[in-house]
Amino acid sequence: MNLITRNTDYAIRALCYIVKSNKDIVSVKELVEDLKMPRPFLRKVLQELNRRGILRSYKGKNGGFVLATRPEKIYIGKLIEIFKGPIKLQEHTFKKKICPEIKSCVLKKEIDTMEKYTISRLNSLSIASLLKTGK
Amino acid sequence: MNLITRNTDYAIRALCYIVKSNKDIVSVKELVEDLKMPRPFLRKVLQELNRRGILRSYKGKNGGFVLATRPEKIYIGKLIEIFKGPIKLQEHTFKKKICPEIKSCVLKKEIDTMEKYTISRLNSLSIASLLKTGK
DNA sequence: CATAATGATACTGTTATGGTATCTTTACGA
DNA sequence: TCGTAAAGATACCATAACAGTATCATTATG
Repeated sequence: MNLITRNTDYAIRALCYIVKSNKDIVSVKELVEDLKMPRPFLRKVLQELNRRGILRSYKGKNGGFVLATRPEKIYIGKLIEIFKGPIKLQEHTFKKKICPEIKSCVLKKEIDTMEKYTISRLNSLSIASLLKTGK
Repeated sequence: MNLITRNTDYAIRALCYIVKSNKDIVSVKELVEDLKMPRPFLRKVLQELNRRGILRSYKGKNGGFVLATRPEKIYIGKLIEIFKGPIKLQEHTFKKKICPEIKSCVLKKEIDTMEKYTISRLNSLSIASLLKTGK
């Protein structure tokens, strides 16, 4: 099981890189060279971050990406949600009416608790906080 | 993402059923009729529980399954592990040396924390405790 | 010894994930 | 003004995990 898939992972690395670079604009070319990610895949990821308002893109020669949101406001939980949808530790198991039983109550509640805990932690962890402690 | 997959889900339901039934021995036939699960799939699940020492099987006519472990000692974490391997919230992302960076430290640690929390809760939740509160 | 049970195992369909390929659009700058 | 270097959009492909099926072998009971 994976909270952080490749999409999200690449997004996080790219965002960290852009923050640290202190440049006006960062191109995919530069990111690929320095972070060693598959170019077409990374492009898809960045395009999505653009659509979602995390990055802002500039087309044309010398184009590239800049942050559209302050790094303190980009939460890991949000990034996961962008690439995988709402964070869940249980998908369908309890929805289908296979389980109108004792079990459902207790187990479902338990997992809900874990899920809430996980979500709340991921939603308070930002790109900025990843970079801060690293120094 | 799913902590509890079908395997595990069926296993939990079947185990609860067996405990509640108070019978000497419970056959797949009975389980399938009462719990409405796909028969061949459930059989695989039960065979695995037998191999792992959770159930004990009896072959031949009037055969079936009985608990081989007390319900207080059958933990949900264990069942998940049987069907999915060790519980993880992060698989490979950090292992591959793509990330010898600042980020790895903080994010990895954070997810480790969530993972440990989840594992510890799942490992203290037993079949018996699922049934208890239901009453 | 027929039959009703489990054991073992190989196969199949679907979906999520990770990734590629290609064509279009845009804007800088010589 | 036009070539070129960037991003946008989209369609496609490969693999693995998950969910489930199908079949045949083995075993114990009545």
